[in-house]
Amino acid sequence: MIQRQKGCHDIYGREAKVWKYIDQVIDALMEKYNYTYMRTPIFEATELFHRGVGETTDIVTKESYDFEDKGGRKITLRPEGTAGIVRAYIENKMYGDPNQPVKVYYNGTMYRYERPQSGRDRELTQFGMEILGSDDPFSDAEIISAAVNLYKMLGLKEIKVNLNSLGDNASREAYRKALVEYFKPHIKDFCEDCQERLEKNPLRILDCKVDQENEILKNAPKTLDYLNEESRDRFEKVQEFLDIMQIDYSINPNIVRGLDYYNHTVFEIEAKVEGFGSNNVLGGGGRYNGLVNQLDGPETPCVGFATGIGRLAMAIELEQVKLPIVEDIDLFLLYVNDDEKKYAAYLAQELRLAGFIVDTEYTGRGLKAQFKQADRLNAKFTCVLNSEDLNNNEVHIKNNQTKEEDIISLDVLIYYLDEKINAGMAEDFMEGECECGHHHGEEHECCGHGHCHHEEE
RNA sequence: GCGCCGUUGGUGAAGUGGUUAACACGCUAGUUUGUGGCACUAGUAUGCGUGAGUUCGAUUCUCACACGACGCCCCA
Repeated sequence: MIQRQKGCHDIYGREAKVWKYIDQVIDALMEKYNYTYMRTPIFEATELFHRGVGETTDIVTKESYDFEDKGGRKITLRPEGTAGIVRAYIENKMYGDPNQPVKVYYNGTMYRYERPQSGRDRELTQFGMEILGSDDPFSDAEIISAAVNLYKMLGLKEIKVNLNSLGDNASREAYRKALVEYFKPHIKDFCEDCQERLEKNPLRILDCKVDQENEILKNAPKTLDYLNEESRDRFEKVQEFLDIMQIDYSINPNIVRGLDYYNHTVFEIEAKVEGFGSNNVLGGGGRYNGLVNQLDGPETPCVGFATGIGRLAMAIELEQVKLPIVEDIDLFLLYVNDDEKKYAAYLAQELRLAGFIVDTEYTGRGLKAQFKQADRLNAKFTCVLNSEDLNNNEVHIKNNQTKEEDIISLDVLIYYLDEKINAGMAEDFMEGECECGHHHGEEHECCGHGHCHHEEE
């Protein structure tokens, strides 16, 4: 048997519904913030990630899916979304768009050659948003607020925003140097990993799990002390805007991001959910003012955010968030002989076009088994088709909860079901407005409830 | 890349170096001559991740590999 590739998943059933729901919330949220959807290729020139994400990052050096295509081109499956967006921004000269800044979002699969564990797969799906062409701290705060709002809209109760500033490139470098100097004399007292980190990524020593209690670590210089005045001022403004938007956050000087292109604002958002594995960071982002220029575009200040949909779905499940996912059907049609089957085909067609969720029998089961199937599907109504009713132009229709059965003429069947299902059983429709904002009785298809409650006069 | 644990049917699983691999759920059919969801009865694995080795004989022991779970590194 051919198995799926390591670290990949088949998503179906309820899980697929959760994913789809998340996508819908994302689209709705992005519409409100006026970001436009953008798709870029899943593979790009290898060089893009080397120059964009950074030669020294693990994502590029150890975890990238590289290959050569038949024309000998060096190709890499994208490990993250920002580099591709920036490439497209430059290539399509979006910096010349009269509508500035450019606000876009993406939602797609990324690939990293890693050892899978909880919350970490080789194929992962990320939603991300970017503002290209704004240097205003307000835009940093907008990105963070949008991220927080997304998590809240999805029903996550406890999330924590960790905020930090790396400063501009000069202060970032100065800090790094200071840190190496500081740790160097004491590095023997640290764990093996930290000894390696010293040259490679000294900032990582700060959030080492092993050496957390080390006094030397506790007294290490802080990023914020190395910010120049401009950087500090910018960082304060970001916080000011977050306060105005009433977004909770905590300053965490140990937040460092894994990608080289970040400067100034960086943040991570973690979920505090019982049962979450060690990878509880849902998303993160920050400012990357140098990247566009580094990839041969004009100097362009940018800020962005990305979140893993898989982790998000996991958090939602662990929180046992009740999502508005449709898990039942309106009507199940039962039949036994061929004439009745044709009748079922006819009725299913009519009722589906009228907007009802209809299912029926396809495997030749007996009536008893068909009833079981109707129960499994949570059918609100069942309807056993029989030849006599057919001749009389009517159907026996049974409410599957109350067990009441009515004999209804075909002429009024649609109105009957509309009444029972949309008015009698669903409270959402009692207020005179459908969930999409249309008044009942108005013809519309935007929310999938094209059969909204008709006005009763 | 490193560490630890695991891999038995559609599902959850028990179990043994040697005839028919428990049990439960599910599914299908019957009791009920076209109205179910309960109950009872019957049926439902050419097979115990893959390959090799030890053995008269392995699902059970050994090794390798693959995959899964969790952790480190790193990241979403």
